[in-house]
Amino acid sequence: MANRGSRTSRAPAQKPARLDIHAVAKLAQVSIATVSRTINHIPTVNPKMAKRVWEAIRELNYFPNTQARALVSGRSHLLGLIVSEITNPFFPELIQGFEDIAVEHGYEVLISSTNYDPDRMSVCIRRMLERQVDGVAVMTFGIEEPLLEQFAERRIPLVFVDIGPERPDISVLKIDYHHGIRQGVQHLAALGHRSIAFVSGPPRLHSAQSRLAAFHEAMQECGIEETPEWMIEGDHTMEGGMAAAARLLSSPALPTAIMCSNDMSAIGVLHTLHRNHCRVPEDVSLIGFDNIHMSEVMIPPLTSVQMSRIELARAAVSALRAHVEGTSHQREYRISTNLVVRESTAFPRADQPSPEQDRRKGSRERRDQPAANGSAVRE
Amino acid sequence: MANRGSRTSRAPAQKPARLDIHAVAKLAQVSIATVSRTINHIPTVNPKMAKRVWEAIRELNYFPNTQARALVSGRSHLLGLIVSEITNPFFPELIQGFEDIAVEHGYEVLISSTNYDPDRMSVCIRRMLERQVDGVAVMTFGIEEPLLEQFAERRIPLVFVDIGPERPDISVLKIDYHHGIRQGVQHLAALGHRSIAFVSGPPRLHSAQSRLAAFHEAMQECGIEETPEWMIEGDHTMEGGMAAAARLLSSPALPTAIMCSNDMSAIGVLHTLHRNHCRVPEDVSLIGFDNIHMSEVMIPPLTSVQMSRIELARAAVSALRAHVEGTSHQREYRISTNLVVRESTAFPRADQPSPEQDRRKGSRERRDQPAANGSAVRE
DNA sequence: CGCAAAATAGCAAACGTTTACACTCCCGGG
DNA sequence: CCCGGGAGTGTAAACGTTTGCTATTTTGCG
Repeated sequence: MANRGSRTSRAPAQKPARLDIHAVAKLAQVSIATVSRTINHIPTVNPKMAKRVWEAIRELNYFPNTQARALVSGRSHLLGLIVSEITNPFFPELIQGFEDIAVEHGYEVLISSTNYDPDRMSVCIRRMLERQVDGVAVMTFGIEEPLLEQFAERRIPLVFVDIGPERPDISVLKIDYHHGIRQGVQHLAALGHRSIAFVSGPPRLHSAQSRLAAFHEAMQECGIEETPEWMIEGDHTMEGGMAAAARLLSSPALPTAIMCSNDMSAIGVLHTLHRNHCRVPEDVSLIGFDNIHMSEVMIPPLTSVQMSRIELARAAVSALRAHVEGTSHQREYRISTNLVVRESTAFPRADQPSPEQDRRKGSRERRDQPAANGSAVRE
Repeated sequence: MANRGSRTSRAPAQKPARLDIHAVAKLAQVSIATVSRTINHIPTVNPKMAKRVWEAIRELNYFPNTQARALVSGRSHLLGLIVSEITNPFFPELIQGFEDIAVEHGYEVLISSTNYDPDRMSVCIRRMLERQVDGVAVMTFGIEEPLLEQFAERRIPLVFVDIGPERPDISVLKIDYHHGIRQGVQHLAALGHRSIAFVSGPPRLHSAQSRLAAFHEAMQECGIEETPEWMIEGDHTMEGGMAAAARLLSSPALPTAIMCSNDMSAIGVLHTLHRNHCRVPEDVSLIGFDNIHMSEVMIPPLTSVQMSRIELARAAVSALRAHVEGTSHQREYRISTNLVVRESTAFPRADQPSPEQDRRKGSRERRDQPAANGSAVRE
């Protein structure tokens, strides 16, 4: 290894003269240590030499080998991101945000989707471990115990959504479902709706449970009675939404408004209503959740509760960085949700049976919609 | 380095006893070379020892450090995937497919989206070079010359879509736009449409140009005259589609069918038509391109030309692997497109002025739709 | 039984960095 | 004049693998 310096020099154009730190050192007439220090902006290097080094780097178009760097420093600057499905329209924006923010801080991202398959999950954990990720964000919205152990064993920082175990290396992103859903219910109440149905998500998902709970609370706060046959279990798919709408249509009385646990369900509901000549929002108002891109493209554009994917991404990266770089010990982050009012909500039909109508606010004929309390957005 | 073996043994629980190849070697009572060979399934290792090694690996729950592996072998088993925007609904499915297939063959994927920003593009190239990717798939549908050089200089295999330079390390995925678009035009022609508009994409995109060209050809093949004021330039966004529809609505005569260069444009068109009480498909038939998930969720579900993202992903990974592993020298791959018939296409209105109607096929009242020639799918 | 060759294990040198430590200046104070 | 020390550079040892080469054992055959 002592003759490394001479290797490139003696070579009669035989070896292709790798573009490594030695090449730079040679051109700049310094040692590799100085090159390394220059690159890492260590303050003890003489500005004159630093200049020579940077020139050499420019001239050779050199850049350091991350693998080698990671090997010796023990930090890969790789973050894992596990989602349930990339093709679920909820995720791309989240991924984009996560990636942008990670790159901004010098990290690279390994993405993986489990498709709700435990086998895929374990493969994906394995992959991340092999690549020595510095931390992992688990955005599957349903906790997976077995994996947890594997990462925890190796003390790899984790971030979960909604709930997660109490551990020093684990942070949790708490989403405030309640705020947005209350805004939605208030919005409907303000419009005069008193018969509100809810299409929930699959009970195995924490996020779905939390949304349902938030709906219960919000209804209570607004003093609206829930009707059991209007509480329908969906599965967060369009088909689930269609089935839910079909059940509602076959129930003795139709609600004047339907709130859904996510946008795909709402889109399914919209379809079935449309097929049955039930107009939105003239006959029934409809609110979704997630505010996926698709919902603003529907006819009519859907009123939906937005949860900021960017905010979620930002919090996830921050949490991971805090652990990796030891800059903070915050273990919980709050993410807010907000109603976005579009065109799928309006006054209930005058001829609809709505119990205990309080007609405090002027005529039913105005099609203007009052916004909910708080900071709901009108588009 | 000679005392490496004793390091872990003498340590009085001081050092955390890393989980490296030496630990395995020690437990299995063999040298690290044997462990390495066992892991890599090199046939010269004695089955008896291999068994011991595997047991040790199991017991310790060991797995190799990819960084170190990559460093010495010179192959990172990392593939780059550059797309224009992750949030564009066209891409997630492509990404998912690419990832799945890459992982299947032992590769990891680095994803990056340029958002059409040259700066982001150069950052992203830099990232990939630093991580020593083994190959890169460039799925931006618009070639970027400067980047090419950077990769080519380092002889990193590339895959482009539609067009790319003639180089030994570069493959091209040729999409057969013509087939699907011809199916679309034939489908419309068979329904009796003779007045067909086309909303094209931004001319800077090769893919948009190719689609337009394919439309010209298909129209000629079907013997339908194009009407200049019905050839409208869009930009592959919903807003572009809306503007295009507005222009069509203000033109002296409305076409009976509109074909769009992509689905987002079609969705924009659908919106504007709907606002102007122009029904799809009763008043105007509509065909999109790409068959994004969104299009089947619209009201009505959109007839669209499908280009298989999975097929594209598979071809891209194959092409890259062929270069990296030297298994093949194929430099061109063909991807097919196919019409998917849904509910946005139907017979033209009887009272619509359609020149040279040949009313060969029965009554206008039947709302059944003939499929196009070839292998169009009916959903 | 002897010897060559085949089979198989191990040693040690890479791979391209970072970084502890040693070393060389040079300057100022005693 | 000598010496302590600060500033800056260089040397070499890691990091955890793969792999060429050598050493050893086993096998086959005359």
